[in-house]
Amino acid sequence: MAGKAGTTRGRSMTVNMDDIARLAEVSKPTVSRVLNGSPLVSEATRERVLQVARAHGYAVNRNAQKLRQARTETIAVMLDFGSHRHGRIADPFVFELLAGVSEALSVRNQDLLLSPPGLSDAQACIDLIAGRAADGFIFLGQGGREPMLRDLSRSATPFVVWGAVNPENSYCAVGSDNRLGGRLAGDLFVTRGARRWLFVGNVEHEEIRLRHEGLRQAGDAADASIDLLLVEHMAYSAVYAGAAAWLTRHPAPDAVFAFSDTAAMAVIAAFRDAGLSAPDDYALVGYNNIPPAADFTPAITTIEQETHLAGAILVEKLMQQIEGSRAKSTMLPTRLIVRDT
Amino acid sequence: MAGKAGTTRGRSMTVNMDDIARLAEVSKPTVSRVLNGSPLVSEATRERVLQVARAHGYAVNRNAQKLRQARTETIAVMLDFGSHRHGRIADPFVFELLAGVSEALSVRNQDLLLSPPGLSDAQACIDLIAGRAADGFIFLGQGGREPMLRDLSRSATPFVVWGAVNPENSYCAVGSDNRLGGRLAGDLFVTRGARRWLFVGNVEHEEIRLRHEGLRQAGDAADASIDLLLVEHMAYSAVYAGAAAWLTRHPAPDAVFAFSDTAAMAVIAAFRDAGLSAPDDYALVGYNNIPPAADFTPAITTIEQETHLAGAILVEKLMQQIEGSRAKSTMLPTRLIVRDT
DNA sequence: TTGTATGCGTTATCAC
DNA sequence: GTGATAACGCATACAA
Repeated sequence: MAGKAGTTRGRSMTVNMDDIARLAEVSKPTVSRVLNGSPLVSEATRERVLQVARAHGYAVNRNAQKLRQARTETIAVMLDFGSHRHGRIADPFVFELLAGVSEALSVRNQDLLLSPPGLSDAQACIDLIAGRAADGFIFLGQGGREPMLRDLSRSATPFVVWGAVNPENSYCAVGSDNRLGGRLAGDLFVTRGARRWLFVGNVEHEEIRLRHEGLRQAGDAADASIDLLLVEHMAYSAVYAGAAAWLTRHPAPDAVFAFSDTAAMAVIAAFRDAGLSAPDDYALVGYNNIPPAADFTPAITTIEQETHLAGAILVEKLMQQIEGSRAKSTMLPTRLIVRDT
Repeated sequence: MAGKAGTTRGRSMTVNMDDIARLAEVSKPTVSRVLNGSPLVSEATRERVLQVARAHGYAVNRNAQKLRQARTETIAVMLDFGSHRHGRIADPFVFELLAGVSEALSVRNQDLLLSPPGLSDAQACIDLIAGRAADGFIFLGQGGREPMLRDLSRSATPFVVWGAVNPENSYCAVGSDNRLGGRLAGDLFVTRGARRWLFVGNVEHEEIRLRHEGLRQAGDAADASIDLLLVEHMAYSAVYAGAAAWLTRHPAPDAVFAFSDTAAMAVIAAFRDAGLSAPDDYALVGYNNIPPAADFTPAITTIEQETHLAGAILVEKLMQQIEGSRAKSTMLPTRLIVRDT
């Protein structure tokens, strides 16, 4: 009947396993066994221990646990806030990915450490693992960090990447078939009879580079010209500004492929302000098939990525690596959704 | 010249502080001091230790550190994926908030533990702190968890909330002046001469309830009727479906206040499909002022929340609590941005 | 300025 | 089934 959280000498305020052991009149290891669901413990003592633990609001110290165990049960997730920020976020797309990963991790009882922006070199990542802050990494979007990922793949660090799937890369990546996405857009432009195409996006991002490449394949076959509008960053406003500026210095294209649906919206706005409208003056294809794309005016033709499975797949493949196997890269289904533009 | 990571008996593969101490020919505490930037150490030994540490890829074990120290330097951030998911995410807004929080935390060298979806009762939160997994919580959006937040505020758990600021609540909240936001929208409707208003949103969310209340204040004064369209969840598609269904069963409103800009877009789409367009047939106000709102067709009139500071403020107030002080709730500036609708 | 000794709260290894 | 004991890797009080 020692009231609240009693402890060894009345010094500490926080209940630990020793306290529970004493109060339940068992040994410390037994408490541990109970809390970890070991079968090597009688029903009676299990009940008693659990009751005492609950009554005293006891929770296992995760840090002591992680210190003692081989695995930390923590996964570091790296978002490229950097390229998506700058004012305001571009796209809900990455967020959906994050939600999926979060859910998949929680199913496996893994903690999600959302890594700080600017942790951009391989050594910093290696140190995070060495410091036992996490067991592995999930990178959501390659961003411009292709080189560092290559560095990282030379270490033993377990990690997976959402982004471009390149057979030459030595690491495990999951993503849509970006090159095919580009080709599908290009094929559509061809059927529309467009000749002066414009690609909007930053080709330093591997995913986007591949889309550009796919588009060019289709364009070369059809003898179309392809200009490149390199936007400063992914935010809506930057795309809008870039597209508006483009039109003041170049003849208007008759087909535009934008790196995201949000970017496509920005293009539509900028072009409209210049008196151009899709699909009358130009064909337009976006990427991701975010929900508003369907109901935008005009409804945006786009490439769909299968994101709802992404989280689970990424986590699955990462776990394989952490457990010592290798994991193969995968390309998810990718298709064109034709709408008004 | 012991090659790689030598250790006590050649057993362990992982370098620890003891190893570094031995290799640098100093004692363990000295290594600790160097790594923590203590001034009580000579320049010479500091250099030597750092060099050895780097050469062996040593990184302090964060778990041992956290076990030993009073603070974990970790903040748990709770997103309401639940209400924003269901198919696909509604709004980039929460993501911007998260980016801000992430940045503010990294400035203070705090780890960000992104908490699992479904951790929805106060006891689970208390246990997280008791288990020393984090020092405090940041809730991004009250969602429907108002009761649990009230419970939690009765414990000693440090936490802050982005959402509705209610003077009656005993916890620290930061957010826009939702009631004012509603009133501003209502005032606009009055000047437009609208009489049959429609509020779109789930009033079980405290923030949204306050917006509804503000709208009603304005409506009552002007003797307008206010209907309530309770959407099933926050996703774009749900709002679209809800709005479309509404029109089949009710006379068309001449003013609509939507709980977010994304929701406003969905309303525009649904109404357009029913032959109605803003601002000719109805006035429309959204919330958040997300970037695409300005360039949407038509450009959406909206209420602006000052999000760029939110992250820093939330973190600041949480830290105050962790350090033992109390922190007051704050309402951020809130204003109407009139555009085409 | 540096070293010695101790304890943080767990889990694993062994005995019983 | 259960208990004693020894790590896990670090930071701190104190001594030198």
